[in-house]
Amino acid sequence: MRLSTKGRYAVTAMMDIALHQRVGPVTLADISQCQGISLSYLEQLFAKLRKGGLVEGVRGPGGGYRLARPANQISVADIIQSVDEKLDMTKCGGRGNCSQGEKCLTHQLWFELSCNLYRFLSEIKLDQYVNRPDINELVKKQDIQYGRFLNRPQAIA
Amino acid sequence: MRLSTKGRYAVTAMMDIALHQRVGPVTLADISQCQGISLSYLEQLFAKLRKGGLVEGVRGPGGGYRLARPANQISVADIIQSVDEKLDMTKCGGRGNCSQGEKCLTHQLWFELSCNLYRFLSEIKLDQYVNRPDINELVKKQDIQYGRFLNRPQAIA
DNA sequence: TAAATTCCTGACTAATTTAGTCAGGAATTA
DNA sequence: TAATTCCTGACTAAATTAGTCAGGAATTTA
Repeated sequence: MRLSTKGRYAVTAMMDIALHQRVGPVTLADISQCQGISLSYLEQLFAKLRKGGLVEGVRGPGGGYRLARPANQISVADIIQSVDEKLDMTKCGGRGNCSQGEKCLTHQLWFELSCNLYRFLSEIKLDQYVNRPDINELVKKQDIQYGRFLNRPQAIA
Repeated sequence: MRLSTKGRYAVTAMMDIALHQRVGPVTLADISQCQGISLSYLEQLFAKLRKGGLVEGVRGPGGGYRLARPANQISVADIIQSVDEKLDMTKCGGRGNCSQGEKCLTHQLWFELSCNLYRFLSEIKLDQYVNRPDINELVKKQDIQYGRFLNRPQAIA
C-alpha cells in the first residue's frame, strides 16, 4: 500500500500555501524550488486542486495561488481526493460486486480499512499543522534559505 | 493512495486457506480458480509468504499450502508486509531526511498516518474473519459451486 | 500600451510498478 | 513410475506515475 508522490506533493504544496497565507498568494515557482517539485508537474496538480475548489489562482505579477477557504476547513482527505487519489481500498469501489456479483471474501475488511483511513485524514485540517511551532521553524528556515518574499511589501508588514 | 492487487490477492488467498484449515492443505490451483487469481502469479506471492514464515508448502498429491502458525497469530499487516507492500507513507522510510537531510513539511503527517494504519491492520487477525457467520456462508457457497474437496476423505470427517 | 509575470492547458515522453506468462525442475504420494 | 503439487527464475505486457514541452491567457506595473 502506498501513497504516490502525487498526493504527497499536493499536500505539501497546500501546506506551503497555508503557512504563507498572511504573505499573500504563493507562486508555483517558489513551491517548486523550495519543495523540490517539478514546476510543470505542480501546474497539473493545481489544475485539479482548483477544479476541486481548494485553491484560487491569481494571475499577473505578484500573483500565485491562495486557499479558496479557511485552512481549518481544508482536510488532508480533501486534498488527496482532489488530485484523483482514491481512499477506497475495496476492489469494487464499495459496490460489493467484487466476486461474481457478490462480495468477495475480503470485502468487509477493505471496507472497514477505508472508513478508518478516511476518518483519520478528514479530521486533519491544514490549520492544525500551520499552528505547530516545529513546522513553523522549518518554514522559516526554508524561506531564509531561498530568500522568499523579499520583494513583497506585504511580507514585511 | 491505493492497495495493489498484490496485497489484496495475498490476503484473500490467506483467508481462503484459513477458512479451510480443518480440511487440510489447500492447493494454489483451487485458490486460483475459486478466487479468480492467475496461478503463476499466486505462486510468486506464495514464495514470499513462505519466506515470510506465514505458510508452509506440502508437495505431492494431496499437498497444498497451510498456515505456518495459528490463525489468531497472523495479522493482515503481516501478510501485506510479506508480499513487499509497505505500510509506510513517509517519503523517507521514516528516516526523517526527506528534504535536504531534514524532515519535510509533511513528514510528521505521513508518519502519524502510517502508525494509525499499522495499528489498525496489525490488530486484525485471520481468525476474526474466519469466525464470522457471513464469511462462512460465502465460503460454503464458493466450495459447492466449484466442487472443492470432494476427493478428500478428511474433508468429510 | 508594452513588458513582465504568472496562471493555465493539452499533448507528449520516460520511468517505474504491477500484473501476468512461460518453461521447466524438485519433492512427494500412490 | 506416473501423477500431483510446490517452487524458481526469466521474460513480457499493461497500467500508472512522474515529468517535459510548447504555447496561450490574464493581470500588473512601468
